[in-house]
Amino acid sequence: MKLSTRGRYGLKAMFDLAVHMGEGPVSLKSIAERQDISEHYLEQLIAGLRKAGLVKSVRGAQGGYVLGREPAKIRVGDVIRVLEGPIAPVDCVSEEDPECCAKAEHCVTRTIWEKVRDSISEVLDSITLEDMVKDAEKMDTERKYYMYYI
Amino acid sequence: MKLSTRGRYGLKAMFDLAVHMGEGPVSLKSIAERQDISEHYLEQLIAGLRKAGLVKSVRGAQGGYVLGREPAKIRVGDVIRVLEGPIAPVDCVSEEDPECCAKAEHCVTRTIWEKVRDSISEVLDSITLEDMVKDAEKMDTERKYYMYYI
DNA sequence: CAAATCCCGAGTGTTTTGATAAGATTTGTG
DNA sequence: CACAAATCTTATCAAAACACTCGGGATTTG
Repeated sequence: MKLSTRGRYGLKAMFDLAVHMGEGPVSLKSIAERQDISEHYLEQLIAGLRKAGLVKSVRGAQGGYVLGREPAKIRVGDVIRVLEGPIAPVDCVSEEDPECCAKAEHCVTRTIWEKVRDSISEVLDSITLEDMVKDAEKMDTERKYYMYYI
Repeated sequence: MKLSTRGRYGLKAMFDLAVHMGEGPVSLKSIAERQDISEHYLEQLIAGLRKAGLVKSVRGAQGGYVLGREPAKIRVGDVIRVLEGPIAPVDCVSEEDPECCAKAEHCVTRTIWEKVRDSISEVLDSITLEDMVKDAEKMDTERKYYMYYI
C-alpha cells in the first residue's frame, strides 16, 4: 500500500510549479534542484503530466513548464492518477476498466477494497494545488524558503 | 497504491477460517483449494499471522489452523498490518517509527499522506471478520457455496 | 510405523522501480 | 548565424520486490 516515488516526486514538482506560478516557465533543472530529485527521472514523470494536460511546456532557451490550468482546478488526485494509474488497492476495483473475477458479485473482500478505494479518492480529490500553496503559506510564513522543499 | 497478494490472500484465508469456525482445525490444504491459492505460498503468509497471534496452529494429522480469537475481535486492519506492514502511503507517515525527513515539520505533502493513511486505517479498522461473515450470508443465502470463494 | 499436517529456510524467474545515458529538436540571445 | 539553454525521445540497466517453488524436517493421529 505504498505510493511509489513517481507519485511523490510528481506532486512535489506540481506543488513547486504552483508556488512559482506567474513567474514564467520554470525549468526542470530548477525544480529538480529545489526538490532534490534526479532531473532525468523527473523528465519522465513530467512527460506524463504534459500528455495529460496538467502542465504545458515551453521549449527552447529560457523555456520550462507552467501549470496547465489554475492551481484551484488541479486536484492532488488528478496528479496521482496520471503518475500511479487509477486508484485501486486491488485491480478488481480499479476506477477504470476493473478486471473482475467471476465471483465478483459474491465477493466480500471486494466490497472492502471498494470502500478503501473510495476513501482514498475522497481525500485526494478534496485537495487542490491551491490548497497546498495556502497551507504552506499558513504553516510558517517566516520560513517560506524551507516550505518549497516539500 | 496496490495491495500485494500477501494482504489479499491472507484476508481470504482469515475469512475462510471465520466461516469454518467451530468445525475444528482447518488444514492449509483445504483453504488453499477453496480460495485457489498456492499452498506453499499460503504457508508463508500464515506463519506471520500465527506469530502475531491471529491464528493458532494444531500440529499433526487432522491438524490445521483456528482463529486466535473471536471473529468479532479481529479487524481487517489487524490482518493487513501483519501481512503488509504498517499502513502508510509513504514511509514518513508510517503508523510505527516513521522515518521523517528534516523538513517534515514544514511539509505540505506530508499532511496529505497523513490524511490518506488515516482514511485507510479507519475503513480497515471498522470491519471485523464477523462483519465479513455476516455480509457474506446476507449477500446471497442461496449461493453460499460460492461465497466461500472470495 | 505411516500418513497427515505444520514448520522452516533457501532458491528462482518475472516485474517494477528508480534511475542513467545519448542524442535530437526547439528557440531565445549575443 | 552560431551557440547555449531547454525540452523531447529512446534505450539501457541494476537493484529490489514480488510471487511463488522446492526440499526437507518436526509433530501428532490412527
